[in-house]
Amino acid sequence: MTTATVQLNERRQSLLEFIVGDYIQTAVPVASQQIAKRHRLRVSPATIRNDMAELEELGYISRPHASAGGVPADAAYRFYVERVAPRPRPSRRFEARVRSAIEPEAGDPEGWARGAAAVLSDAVLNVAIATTPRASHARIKQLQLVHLHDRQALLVLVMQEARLRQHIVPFGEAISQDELTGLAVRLNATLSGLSAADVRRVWEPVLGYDAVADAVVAELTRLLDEEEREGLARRYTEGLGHMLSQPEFQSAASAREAVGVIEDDDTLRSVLPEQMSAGAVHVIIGGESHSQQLRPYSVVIARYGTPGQAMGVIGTLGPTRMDYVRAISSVRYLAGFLSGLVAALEETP
Amino acid sequence: MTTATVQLNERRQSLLEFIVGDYIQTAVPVASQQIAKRHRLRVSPATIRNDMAELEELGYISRPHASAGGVPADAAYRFYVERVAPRPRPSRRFEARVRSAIEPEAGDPEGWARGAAAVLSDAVLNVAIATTPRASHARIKQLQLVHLHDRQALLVLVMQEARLRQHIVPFGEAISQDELTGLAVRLNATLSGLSAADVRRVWEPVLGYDAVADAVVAELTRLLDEEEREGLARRYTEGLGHMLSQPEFQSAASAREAVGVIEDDDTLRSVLPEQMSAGAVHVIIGGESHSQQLRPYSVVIARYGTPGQAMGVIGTLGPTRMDYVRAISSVRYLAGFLSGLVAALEETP
DNA sequence: GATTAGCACTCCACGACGCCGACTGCTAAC
DNA sequence: GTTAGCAGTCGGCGTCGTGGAGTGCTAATC
Repeated sequence: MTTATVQLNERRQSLLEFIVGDYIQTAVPVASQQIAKRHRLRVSPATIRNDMAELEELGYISRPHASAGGVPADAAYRFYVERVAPRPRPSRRFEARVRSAIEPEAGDPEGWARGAAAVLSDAVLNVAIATTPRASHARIKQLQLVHLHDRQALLVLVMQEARLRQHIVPFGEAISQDELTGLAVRLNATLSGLSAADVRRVWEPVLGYDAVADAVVAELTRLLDEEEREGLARRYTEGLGHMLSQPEFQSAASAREAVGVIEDDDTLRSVLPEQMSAGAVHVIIGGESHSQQLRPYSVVIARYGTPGQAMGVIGTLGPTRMDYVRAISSVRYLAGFLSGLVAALEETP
Repeated sequence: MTTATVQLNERRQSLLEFIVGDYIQTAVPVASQQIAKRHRLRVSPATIRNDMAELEELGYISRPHASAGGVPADAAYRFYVERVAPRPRPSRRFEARVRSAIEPEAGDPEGWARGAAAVLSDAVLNVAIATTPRASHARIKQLQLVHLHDRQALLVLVMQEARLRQHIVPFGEAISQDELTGLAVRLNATLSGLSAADVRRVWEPVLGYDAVADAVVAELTRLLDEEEREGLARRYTEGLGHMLSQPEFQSAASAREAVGVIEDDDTLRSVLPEQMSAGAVHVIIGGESHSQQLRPYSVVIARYGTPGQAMGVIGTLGPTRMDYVRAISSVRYLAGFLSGLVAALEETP
């Protein structure tokens, strides 16, 4: 039972829903007469005005100026989201579009997030953000050493869920591809399946015997550490143009501000709830994020992947006046779809 | 000898240079009195007006309205770029910033382009674009096969210049990591150093004997083909916020349009001169690109890498009123710097 | 012939003004 | 609790007028 359902009788609740819904559609402060007409209410505009005064009193709506219609406040969007949340599935067309956008890239896990961001931003007409899955406890799956020149090799590290990293490793001595291949085989045999901490423990006794192997292992553990630590993995952001076409960005100043928010890694990272549960779609409305910069924006976001193993993030960012119904169902569906793709990577025992 | 040096006497040439320079700095139509004052000219504003009338006649400047100062046309920027082009080096500070931005990522070739784009966009206060190097004739350096589950493996392909690609390969039959490793060793032995065409030729005789190997080779050639074909490889774009802070984007419409240009792959690709020579910095001013969309913008761009092998692109895009001196020297320096990094990857014979 | 002072004219930017229309809040009646 | 009626508020918008920056032209000067 939310605050709103306690504070408001049924008529006022549906009135509030109408106000939010209309405002989301039109971006214009909604007036009492408009509501009465559009929704064929059986009460007069005067009654609606009385109710709206009450809604304003309680902080659900505010007015741009004294004789203007009502615009929803954060609390109203929160109420709206909770009231319409149960609506489950996106349209068939959207589902089809997801498949046709991502399936061509099915073979390349790097392409999944990019495809998902593109199709999501087209659906919600706002910015979409997706990251590739990142492992909370990164483990080596396999490594490879490629000879670049005599004193330098490329280390390619494959982690679970097909995550790939590469790094150049310089050596103090000359070394051939054959030697590198041999070393890779030995390292794969002993280190496969291990985490950074495991590797350090296993390697400690033999440290110092082989400078080349030591260099590779040092780089290896660094990459694993990095994988666990970094907040957002490779991130794909799409649809800035869509978002800037929304009426809230008619002024150049607000558009510039929006670009700043998108370009700044930190603001985005700050909205990611640390304990974001898998599967659930999280909706952060305006000031709820406690970030001054994000005040005018809402974020609808979900994690995807295999819990405990590798998780990525898919979501959308837009003005608080966004189509929450569509955003929530789209994000939910996409998170499920991506989770399915990731699961198909898992080894079947 | 350019058209301008034929058409204009020396005084008018330096007048044109002043007009362009001032306009680049102030973004305000430049008036005859302003020029006289700012550059301490020994002629009166009236004389300057006469000269400016001539410049307008010849199409070097235009006027927003009848009684306004002069605004440089594309031809004036072209003249300006050729007149100031010899100026060679960026500031020491810029060079230092390049080093400190890219060196931490020295080990990860993927990071070079990203770092270069970031530092360039900060320097020119416009959008910067950089791509990772792409091979015009892609060759296998080494490949790796990682067991995902019984009927599915991840193919990791390393090409020259440490370019990496990955793709999932499904099989009709179950197969173990050991078998995959063995296959990878055999394939590396026979296919290393080959191009897509080479692989097809070498593989043709044994096609059909081993379904698993065939699947891997098919995917391999597809990846190599893709690498050669795709116009821009992975692209990093930075600094949209910087660019939108320029006065030409005060109106929301122009800002939105700019975002559209940046987000659209095709417009950008269209300005890349097909036969862009390595090393040289190319300046495409406004309408010179023959793309209607790009009319208000200029692009300063260069290729980097090792000619004949793998080449990437680094450049900046901004309003035609951009600081060409800084843009050209920055792009030139960065292209050289990146080429050095790529060259260090080469095998020393 | 090139340069310059003088001057009338053009045009933008900006603020003031006023009006229209949409909408509210209030009061009193139902 | 609901509704009609009405006075009052305020934004949006077009008009007007003014100040000032800057030009183009003409005629005088070097």
